[in-house]
Amino acid sequence: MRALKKEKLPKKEIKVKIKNPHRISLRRMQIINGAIKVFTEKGFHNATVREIADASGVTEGTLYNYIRCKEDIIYIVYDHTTRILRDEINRAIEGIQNPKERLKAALLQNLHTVNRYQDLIMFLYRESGSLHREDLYLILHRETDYIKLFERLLKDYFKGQGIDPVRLKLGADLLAYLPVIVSFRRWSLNRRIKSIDKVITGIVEFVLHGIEFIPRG
Amino acid sequence: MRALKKEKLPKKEIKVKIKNPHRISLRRMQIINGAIKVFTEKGFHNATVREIADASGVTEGTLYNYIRCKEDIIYIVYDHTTRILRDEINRAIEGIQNPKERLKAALLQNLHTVNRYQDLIMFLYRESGSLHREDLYLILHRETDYIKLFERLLKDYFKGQGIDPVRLKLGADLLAYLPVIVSFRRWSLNRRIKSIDKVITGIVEFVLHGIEFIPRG
Amino acid sequence: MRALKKEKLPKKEIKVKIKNPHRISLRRMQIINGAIKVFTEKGFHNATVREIADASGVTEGTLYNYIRCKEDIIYIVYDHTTRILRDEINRAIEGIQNPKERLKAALLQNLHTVNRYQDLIMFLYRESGSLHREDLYLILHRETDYIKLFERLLKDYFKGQGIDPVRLKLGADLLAYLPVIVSFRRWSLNRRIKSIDKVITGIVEFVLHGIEFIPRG
Amino acid sequence: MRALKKEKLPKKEIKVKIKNPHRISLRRMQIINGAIKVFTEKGFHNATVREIADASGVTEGTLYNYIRCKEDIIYIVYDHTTRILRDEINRAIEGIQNPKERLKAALLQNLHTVNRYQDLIMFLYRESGSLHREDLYLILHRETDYIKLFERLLKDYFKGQGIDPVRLKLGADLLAYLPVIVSFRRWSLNRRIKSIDKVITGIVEFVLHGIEFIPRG
DNA sequence: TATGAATGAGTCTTCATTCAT
DNA sequence: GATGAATGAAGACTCATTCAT
Repeated sequence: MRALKKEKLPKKEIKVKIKNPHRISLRRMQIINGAIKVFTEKGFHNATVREIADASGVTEGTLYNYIRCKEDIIYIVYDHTTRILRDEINRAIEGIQNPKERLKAALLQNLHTVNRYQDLIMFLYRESGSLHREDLYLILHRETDYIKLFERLLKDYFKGQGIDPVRLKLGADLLAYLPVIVSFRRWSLNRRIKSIDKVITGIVEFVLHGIEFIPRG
Repeated sequence: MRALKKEKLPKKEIKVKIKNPHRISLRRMQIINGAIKVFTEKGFHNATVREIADASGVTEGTLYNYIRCKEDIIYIVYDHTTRILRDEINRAIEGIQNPKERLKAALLQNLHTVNRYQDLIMFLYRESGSLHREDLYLILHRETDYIKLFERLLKDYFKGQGIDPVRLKLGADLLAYLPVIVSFRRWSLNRRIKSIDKVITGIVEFVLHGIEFIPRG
Repeated sequence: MRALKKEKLPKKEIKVKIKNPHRISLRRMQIINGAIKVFTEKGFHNATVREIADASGVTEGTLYNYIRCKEDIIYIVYDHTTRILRDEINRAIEGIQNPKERLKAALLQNLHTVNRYQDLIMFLYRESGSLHREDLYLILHRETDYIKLFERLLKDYFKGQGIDPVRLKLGADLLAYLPVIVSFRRWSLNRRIKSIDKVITGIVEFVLHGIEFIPRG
Repeated sequence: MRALKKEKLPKKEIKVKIKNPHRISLRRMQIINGAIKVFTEKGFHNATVREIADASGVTEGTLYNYIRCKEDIIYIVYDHTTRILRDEINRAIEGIQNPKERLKAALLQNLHTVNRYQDLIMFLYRESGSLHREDLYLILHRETDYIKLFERLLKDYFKGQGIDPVRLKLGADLLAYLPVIVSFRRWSLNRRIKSIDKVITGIVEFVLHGIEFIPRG
């Protein structure tokens, strides 16, 4: 079974007047971390550039040396975060050979990631509309790659059985999306179930039952 | 099997200076419709009160005779929409006796509703943070009622079998939440699957397989 | 000693479309009383026409049948109140023959009036700038009459002694103005002296000593 | 006789984002001068922030870098002006040893100050209600200090004679307040007496006679 | 006459972005 | 490169006044 190759993710370059690329990535990292704090707490619109600068440990003026506008900030946050999420999944399954285990590992990782980064995930899902149109498409396309990963996992999972390709695609989308419930319905789940572990194991079971709709009758 | 009784939903009263209650509900309806157009297109923060007034066919001044602040507008939209969604489900299952049919009907209705009101549903999930805190709690509690409906449907569905109560609750949350994928992943689903009907029937099958995790081994 | 004759005070007529003059004065009285409540509490600018209407027991629409603009309201309040103040003084001295007693009676009445109507007096002194220019002049001229009353009282008080006419005029102004301290420095007087009676008797003594500057050396 | 020591006046700090304190006091001075022009002409409520900014030679945006709200502007005007008034009195009496001369000097200075800053004094007395409540208390307490200055002057004036402490306090209040007549009754005084010098010397005489009520019989 | 709904001009305030030092 | 002050466009909300019923 071949390893998922690490593809190059498409990325836009934000042109600024600073020359030193090393300094750029350093500062951008600061900004991303600061922005995440502020964005997850107040959302994109209620976060002021000043607050982001403060949280990043740079001045407003300096901030604007590394981005061109507020929307650039949300873009680099998206870029960074989706990269992280993808890497986490990849790391979780690398080395595992058994297709069933691989799928389960990916699913579990997905659930734990969503649980760990609840606020951030919620932010990603909520604020995509605040991205510049062209950035949104970039991110959406990248997400497609992410779903294709689940598609391959499912294909291997059902190797040998006949597979409905449409259902396979749908299944992949479901697998990628469903864990987000942990973030979006946190309030309800916390109130009604309390134990996050039971939620996670329950969802795994639900999914493993659910995907049995994929193989051809 | 008794019909789900139509419970009174908790609701806050927005006190305004207009006296004629009939006129209030008339104008509020205009405002809701206008606001939905603007909100779904640009989101809460990017929608100006003036735009909402225009889309509602009233002047800004008049608008403020029927609400007290911009946040009241999003509240009445939430109030109205969640009412609609609840009513649609109730209508879909009323008269159906067979528990399996009832559950399927509810699920299907849910999917079709989400599909029909894609933008609106997305808006509801995204912008809850723009509600005033007390309004948010009102809405969240109302949602709990909605999930309990699915809980009852599942209970009847598995009548006779042993049921794990935690899994039952989780299942209800999943049932209520999962269809939202149609709205949130629209771009991906459209691109990769195209036929919305296949998506909907696929999800139904996925769910019907999935909920089999609920009965006790 | 002749009694102070009751002169006709100059007054402007506010032209409205209501015909019945009896009804006009009735409603105007309502409005004056309502407006005084609101104005003394919040001042002219912070009082809304709606609040004044409510406090007056009429609707906004009706209010505008008896005045033409918000400034008309403050005018009728001024007109009414200055009339009252003048009448109170006149009543206080009528029947008193002895010039010294007359002056003391007027002064005491003035002090008690200011004390009783603290808020209203403060309002009158503060908000004259909110009157329409022409109304302000009307009120100022009327005030001149009021001061002339004190001038006559002082003249009688010093009858037989040589009087410096300039000092007489100044004395009259001082007599009319000084009691307002009870309203304007209420906070300080209350905190530092407490007993309003001691304040009043003290001021009377102060003034009786003070006016001795009037007679020619 | 020891000089009145220059006490530190209580003062609130208006927190703004500008860091350079020198620049803050510079700009605040501009704003105070601009605001005084506009406020004395139209009062607090009829002055728009834009007008104040224009009169101050800064833009609206810049203005809001140095204050947080419109009420802060009136506060800094009060703060500045009451400081000036206090300093003028202090300067007028410093170096004078004779108690009678000191009192007269203070009184005269007070009268000249009120005369010079007629509009400003009127503004201060009229618009205290537009201060935020906590600012108002700050100013009122500061005023108490001011009156205590007159209290000390009177005490020295009557040194050796028995003094009624209540009358002393009242006398101080009267001394501080009375000169304001020059501002409040300007119209009347101008029309009836014309010469401001006669008004001032007259008031001094009136007061010097008046305060003789203070010593115990 | 009385009512109360409709209107829109006007105001305070915020904040992303620019720019001089 | 870094700083932080200056800018002004934009937006929520108020309220005196009008007018149809």
